[in-house]
Amino acid sequence: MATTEAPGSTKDRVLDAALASFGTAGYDGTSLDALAVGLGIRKQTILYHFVSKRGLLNSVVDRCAGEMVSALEEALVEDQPDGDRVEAMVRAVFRVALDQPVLLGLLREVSRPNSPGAQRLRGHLEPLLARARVWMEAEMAAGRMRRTDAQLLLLSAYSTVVGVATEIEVLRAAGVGPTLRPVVPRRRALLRCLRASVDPAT
Amino acid sequence: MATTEAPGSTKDRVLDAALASFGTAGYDGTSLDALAVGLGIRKQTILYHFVSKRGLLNSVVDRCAGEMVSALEEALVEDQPDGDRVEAMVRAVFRVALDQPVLLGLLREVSRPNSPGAQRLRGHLEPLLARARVWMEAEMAAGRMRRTDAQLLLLSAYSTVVGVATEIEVLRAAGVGPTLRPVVPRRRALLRCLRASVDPAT
DNA sequence: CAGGCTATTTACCACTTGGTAGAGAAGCGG
DNA sequence: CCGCTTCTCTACCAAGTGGTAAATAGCCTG
Repeated sequence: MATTEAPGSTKDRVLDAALASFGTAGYDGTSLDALAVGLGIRKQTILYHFVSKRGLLNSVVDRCAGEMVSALEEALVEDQPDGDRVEAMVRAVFRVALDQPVLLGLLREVSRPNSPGAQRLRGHLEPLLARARVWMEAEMAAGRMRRTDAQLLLLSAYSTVVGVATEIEVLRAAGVGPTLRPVVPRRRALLRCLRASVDPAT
Repeated sequence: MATTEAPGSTKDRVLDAALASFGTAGYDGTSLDALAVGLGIRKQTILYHFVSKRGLLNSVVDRCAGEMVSALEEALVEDQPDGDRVEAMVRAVFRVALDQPVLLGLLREVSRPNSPGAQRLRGHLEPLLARARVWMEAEMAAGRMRRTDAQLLLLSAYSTVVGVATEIEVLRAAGVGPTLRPVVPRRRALLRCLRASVDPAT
């Protein structure tokens, strides 16, 4: 019954390596052979566990989306009922971005339209988005948030947050330094921007 | 001496098709055979003009970066000396995004770290960034802009603008409609955010 | 007409891709 | 010991990859 795999198992090691490769080299740029060689196993072992390359991608997406969603939900639960939910969400995304940057690479790869696994990712994120939408509409009705198209604003916020968080990875690649220094002002600027977008005044 | 090719020529048609394919399917997801079949020519014709697949990518990046850079420079020149340069730039990017959305797909594909053509793109954008940096530092010295790390702010603004503009494409793919309706508020929100980031007050 | 130049073709190649078939091997309950 | 399941392996394969070599045709110039 245990769907979770013991960390360190072959299946789990494959998932880790696949996440890294999909996130950096992309789906098409990843070959099962190279993946297997990197793990010191045979390609057919990978196919035994995941049936096909596409199946491997799906498993990776499932696991990552699960982590992401639970991180976000956790952030929302921890927060006091009248705390700033937006800030909590943004902080959660940035924390994930710093902890496992590869995950953002996958997100970037898989959130391209027409990408394999794009709709699977959407399937995972959809309920979260729906919840956020109803919450926003309630806030608007209560006058605590400016009236706008909730769906549109959400997509905008999503892409902005992910874009900014992803760029941390770009900066790291450019050698700007793996320090956290640039991250904090970035997050602050982003939060200010988001708040300005929903401020009932103005 | 004419480096520019007559539009409609084989070479130019290949460039168009390659841009579309690289932007949507990615570099690895594009095969020269498929490209050639789509154009009704033989793959070797492509290789004749561009030597290698990588050469084709380079040519595509060169052409697109050229368009992008000249669009931006044009926007800056047109603008009155005391006009809002930031707004002019953002408007230019959005115009390009609406006119040829495929270009953003390529930008997204090629701006991934470790991507082939990433450093080539950087090579094209570098002088523009340098100019912007010195301008910003002058503005800061004159007190018209808040003091921050110019390089960092620029990268942030770049990724945000491109990210938001790119998302227009995602929205289109999601069937939100090719109308311009959602674009205007998006651009306005983005501009407000950018202005807040550089406002000397606060 | 000869001769070169450009553009496009056909034919082919070495290599890699994802995927299939089947054989061992290890553990385990009877 | 047997049979069963789970896992990993060796051996292959058909299709596709980017790329090379060489032939062909058109075109302009001398």
